[in-house]
Amino acid sequence: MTDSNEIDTATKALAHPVRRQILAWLKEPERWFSDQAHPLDYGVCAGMIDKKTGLSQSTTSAHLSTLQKANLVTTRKVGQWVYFKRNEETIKAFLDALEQTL
Amino acid sequence: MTDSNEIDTATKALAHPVRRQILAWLKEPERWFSDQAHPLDYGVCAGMIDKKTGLSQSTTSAHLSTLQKANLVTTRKVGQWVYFKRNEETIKAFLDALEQTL
DNA sequence: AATATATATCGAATTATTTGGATATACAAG
DNA sequence: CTTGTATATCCAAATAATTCGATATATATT
Repeated sequence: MTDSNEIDTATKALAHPVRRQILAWLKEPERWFSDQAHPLDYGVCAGMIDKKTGLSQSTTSAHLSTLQKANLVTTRKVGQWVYFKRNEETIKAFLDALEQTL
Repeated sequence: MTDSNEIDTATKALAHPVRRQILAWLKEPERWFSDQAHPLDYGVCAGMIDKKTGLSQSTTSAHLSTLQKANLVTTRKVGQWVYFKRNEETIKAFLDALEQTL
């Protein structure tokens, strides 16, 4: 995350309130997604996030894709579900890099 | 900078490489703008920044305006010149807020 | 195999951002 | 008061981002 290109991708990913909101929700999955049928250890599945954003399934999927391309979240596919988790390592590295370069 | 709207404005302002570059240059004015005719204590005047970005005067002016609207820089007008400085207070507050909310 | 569910991708419309040329404004100097 | 310089604003064109419906893909169930 010291690379200029990674920082660019991450800052762009964070430049949308819905994507920042998603990251904030993923900070406390048990608080925001307690109604998930699957264990939260896996992460939060895409459909649960769709429901919360109020946006269409395809739009939310695009936002999640943007977050993943920026490495701000990790995904894990189990059966037909895709679980999302914050990538704390990258998030921290990004915040550190921003503090440095900014 | 605890307000959600301010964070939105700031993240959008940082979502462009040229604007991040300008903020980085302003961190070390004596290093990057040693050829400025006016004292650097005032800040760095817009024209010096134009020259460095390689973009047109009007485009650079728009970028500087975006940074100012986000309160990431302060300006001071002296004669016909406008001097820009980093707003360290807001930058720090933003980084802190980002660390909190993100 | 047929059906149902979860997610991703495609295509097109809408909106936002970036860009530069031209012009306006403000100030300084002659 | 005219001319020159610095910066901002206006305008239009180009590019990028957002959004959604429709469809594709993958998996699960019957």
